[in-house]
Amino acid sequence: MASSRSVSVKDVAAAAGVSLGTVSNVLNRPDRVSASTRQRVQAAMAELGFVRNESARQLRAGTSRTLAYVMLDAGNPFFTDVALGVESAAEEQGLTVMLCNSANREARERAHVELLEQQRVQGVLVTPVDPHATFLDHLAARGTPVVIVDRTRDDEAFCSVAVDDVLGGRLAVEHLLDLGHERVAFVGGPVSIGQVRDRLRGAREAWADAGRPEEDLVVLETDQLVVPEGREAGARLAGLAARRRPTAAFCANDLLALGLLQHAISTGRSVPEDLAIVGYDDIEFAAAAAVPLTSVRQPRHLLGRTAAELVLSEASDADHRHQQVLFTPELVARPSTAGR
Amino acid sequence: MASSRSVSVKDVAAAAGVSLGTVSNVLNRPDRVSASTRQRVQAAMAELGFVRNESARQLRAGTSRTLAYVMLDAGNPFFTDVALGVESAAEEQGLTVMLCNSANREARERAHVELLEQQRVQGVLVTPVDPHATFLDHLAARGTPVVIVDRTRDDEAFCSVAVDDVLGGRLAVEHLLDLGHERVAFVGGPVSIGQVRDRLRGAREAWADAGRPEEDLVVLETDQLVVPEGREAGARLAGLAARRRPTAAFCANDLLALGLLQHAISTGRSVPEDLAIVGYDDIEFAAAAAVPLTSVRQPRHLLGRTAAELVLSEASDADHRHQQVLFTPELVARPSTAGR
DNA sequence: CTCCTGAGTTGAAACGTTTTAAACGACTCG
DNA sequence: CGAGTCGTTTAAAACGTTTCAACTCAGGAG
Repeated sequence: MASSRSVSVKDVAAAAGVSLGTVSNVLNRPDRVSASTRQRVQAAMAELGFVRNESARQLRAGTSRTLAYVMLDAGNPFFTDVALGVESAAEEQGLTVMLCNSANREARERAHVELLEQQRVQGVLVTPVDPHATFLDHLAARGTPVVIVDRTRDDEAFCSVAVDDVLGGRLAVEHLLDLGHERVAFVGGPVSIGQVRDRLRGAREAWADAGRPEEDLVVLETDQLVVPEGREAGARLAGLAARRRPTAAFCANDLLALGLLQHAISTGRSVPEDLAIVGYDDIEFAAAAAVPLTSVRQPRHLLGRTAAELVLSEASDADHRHQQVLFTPELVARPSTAGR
Repeated sequence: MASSRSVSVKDVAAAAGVSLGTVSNVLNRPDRVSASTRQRVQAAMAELGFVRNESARQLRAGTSRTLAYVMLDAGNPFFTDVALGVESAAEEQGLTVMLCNSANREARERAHVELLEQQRVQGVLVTPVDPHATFLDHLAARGTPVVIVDRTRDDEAFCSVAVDDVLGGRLAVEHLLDLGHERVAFVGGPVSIGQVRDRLRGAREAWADAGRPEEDLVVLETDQLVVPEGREAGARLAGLAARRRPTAAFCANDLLALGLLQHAISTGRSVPEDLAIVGYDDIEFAAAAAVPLTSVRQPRHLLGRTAAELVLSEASDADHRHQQVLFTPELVARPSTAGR
């Protein structure tokens, strides 16, 4: 059943009794070839089971029809949603998206980026482990358009799309202030992650603007942004003396919030009466939690779409200026912080 | 900063004062070239910023260094975990994995498969919308190794890896029987999905084997395997007369189970006392639910690994026999069904 | 009848690699 | 000193496309 080595344009030409150039025309500019020969050629292609060799096409044409997104963590729903956005924009342009997963490991990220460059993809979207990694600069310097997704760099060496995390933090805390909370916990870390830093900053700004004493915004630092760390933070919170214990928590992402929620419920505390919780990202599972979670929504899909559009514009526009796009997050209130 | 069009092997050769063949040798058989020239060539490559053109390499060599996994739904943690397994096996072989997302749409799946074939990938792993789609047969017939992941076909036209869903359904229901439940609901659908059918079949077999009357296994069919449908099933369940109402539910996947759990808690029912719940897949969020969910675990990672290994063996072994690998699921008991 | 036009088609030259057989020294062995 | 030998390097031929200039051939226009 396995066919003898693959059928080339030459074989098709022979079978259809035309020249090789004509077959190529049928493939690429069907209007330039008369209806009768076109049909003959197409029949031959179908009969022989011709499949165009993309390597050869790309080698000659110099242009690839794919773009790539190197994800930080394919297991995190946030990034897969971003990928969906990238795909929808790419689909409109007839491009295919190649998804790669660095799984938080810089070596893998680099390996992927290297292969992508060898493949001469139209552009690389990446949520990097470290936005300052020099191989990204090299890649861009050699001419591959690069867009940084959901991260930013202080210099403006790349296009980037991100969400205003300072504002996001502010929204979360303002919401809690509106509800009358006087002591609030911030749960998140490590602060080496830019996102975490910004969300905390926003929280502090809102807190200060409301004239609250700094020590009433309690920071509980975590090692990662994962569910078990949220549970653990819950335990620490419960260990505080009642009069020092916050009545609400703002978590740096939904996974932490889910862990915290789980701890609260399993220890008989009720949410939001005993502890109000705000998450971040608004992943699908936030709304589906036992107590649906109030969360700061990021326009994930749009993030991906925009990144794809930027990278394509960089690929086509000769005189392209790098832009830093910053989206606005939005608070979605749900029962986990219902008014009391 | 953007470099003039990319540096070729020829440029490197000129810069290093050697022939083009020697540069290629440095790249592919470094031992065949003397240390001194090798260093000279490598220096030239570094200085010029040479990046091998993968299209040209592949065109000439005929062999690609990537394999692809076409996922059914990149937003479902189950599939991203499978992808992780694929990647780990591929990484060991020095191959790169290209992830594609069909998002449950057959047209997208077909488009991806077509491009992958044009790219002459080493093999295609796919969790198809419809395992019987003819374009998969054509792909295989033309010589690309194909492995079906998490689905099966009655004929043995492909290698496949899947999990024994009949057994999984059996395990879930046996667990509930052990706990003394006398009336159980099966929540899932549509039954057009093979998985759902098999899980239900296993459930029925276990039920019959225990000598229980058929009507005490209540089937609640859903339209999709998503969270909101689980909530809705919860409402239907609650609507039943108390003496006909099941004391436990087995859900065809964890998303349904999470929805059901959420409904139960929000209506003041306690889990597992009023309603015990078993899910399926054991996604990370199952353990992180408000009441950690008992679930049937599938070896997702291993599923991916094995699929990758099969496709590679098919690509290398001349006389390859298709195999259908079937893994064994495992019940993970958690509080949502704690003994009473 | 010639010349032009334009649609359709062709042939050859690229694209950047890898591979193979042949060439080249420099050395050793009779 | 000529003949083999071995380790390196080279030149040229692929790989399967796309592109582009050139060609053919009807059909009009002059």
